[in-house]
Amino acid sequence: MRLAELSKQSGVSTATIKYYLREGLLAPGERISATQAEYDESHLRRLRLVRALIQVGRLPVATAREVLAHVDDESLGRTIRLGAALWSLPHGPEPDEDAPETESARHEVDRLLDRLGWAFVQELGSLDPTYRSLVASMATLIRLGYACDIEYLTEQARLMEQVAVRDLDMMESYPAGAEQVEMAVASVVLHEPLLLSLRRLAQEEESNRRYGL
Amino acid sequence: MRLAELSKQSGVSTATIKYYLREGLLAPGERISATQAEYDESHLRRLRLVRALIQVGRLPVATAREVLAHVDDESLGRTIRLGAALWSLPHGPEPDEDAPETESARHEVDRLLDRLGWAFVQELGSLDPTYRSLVASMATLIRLGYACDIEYLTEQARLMEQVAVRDLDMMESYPAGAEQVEMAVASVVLHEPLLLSLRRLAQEEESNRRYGL
DNA sequence: TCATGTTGGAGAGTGCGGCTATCCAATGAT
DNA sequence: ATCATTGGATAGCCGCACTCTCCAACATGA
Repeated sequence: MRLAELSKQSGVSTATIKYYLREGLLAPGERISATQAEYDESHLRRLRLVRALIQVGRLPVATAREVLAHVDDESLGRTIRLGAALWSLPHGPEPDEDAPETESARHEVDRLLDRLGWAFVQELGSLDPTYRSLVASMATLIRLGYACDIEYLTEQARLMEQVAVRDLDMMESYPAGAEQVEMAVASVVLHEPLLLSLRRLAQEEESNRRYGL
Repeated sequence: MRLAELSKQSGVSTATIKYYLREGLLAPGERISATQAEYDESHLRRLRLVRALIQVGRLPVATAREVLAHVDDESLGRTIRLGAALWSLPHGPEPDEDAPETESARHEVDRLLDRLGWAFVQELGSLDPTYRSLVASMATLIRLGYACDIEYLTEQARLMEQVAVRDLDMMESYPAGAEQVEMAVASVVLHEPLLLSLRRLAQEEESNRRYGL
């Protein structure tokens, strides 16, 4: 199919597709002649993933490119490739080293990881962007006076651990291949809004149960 | 304290504070004279909350104003006020009614709610923005061919239900008052990045456990 | 064959959101 | 008396995600 057809199938305007091509989010089509290129199903699938990452996952275009580059990197094994892709996913703001709360937040997080027994993450420490963004979130809560106690955090973390176990089970149930890494990325990024929606719905339901309308 | 002092205490530039005042995110200070106003602790606390909502919670300024207006609305009872505030929080993109996947996504979500026994949410249906954004997320996953089975969804939802129960427990443990509604908003919005960070850390930990480095 | 429309490519332009800079008259500090 | 500071208003800036315009090379129907 040519550009116009790709646009029709995906519901993305040709101008935007050209933009994605320029930005390297989408591989160029196979050149048929000096001024024409042919696209196939793989382009359509990739285009839909790009849209999902950007619109649902709210990734900046530059970040999406980075993530997709890791997904496509055939030189790496499945696990590493997945790790690399997830590593480059966006994280909240970085901790503000100048703020006095950051130190106590870091301490709190370390204490939490210790309780949880998450030795691998603990070892990575500040190298892990996820760890840093967790510290930043904690610091903000402390600064606002909404610091949550460690019991609550531990319980929530245990629940998220169970969520993660099911995530990985699901990934394993898919056949290996390029699509599996895509699947994994989709699972991490696209399930986030889904999980948050479920949390809010559960809050509404529970709130109604406790306090009525 | 005056504007410059408020700026120093909060780490927010005076220009930005003026901007928030203009946008109605922050109540004007008490007028001391024709050209001066006095701010107090409550302004500082509110300013920090505003920053948190915008920077950590990534709320657009207009949405933050709406949420804060509900928080401040003294004419409503605690539960309603909280509900109204949460209702105006941002949600993912709206479902695309033209797309054929939306219908099956809605069906899937309804089946899920039925299994979960979330009657209150089920009754609200499409009126609830959270419900609509859940449908939109599901539709995207279906369209990408990453539809997840209902067993997996049910399990994840049950876990989020436990998260929500602990959220409400925590809110109850705070003393009632204006701060409690702020607390609730903060809990919903600011704990979201925290929970997602915990999920990713748990995924890293579990992934290392299963596949090694 | 030739008129008409389509294609891929490239650069400039657009709209929006969140600030930021400039200016001003009134004021407060010394 | 002087001079920086204040609150307030307006206009400008920046980054980002597109979107528009133009162009020469092609494809295609009459």
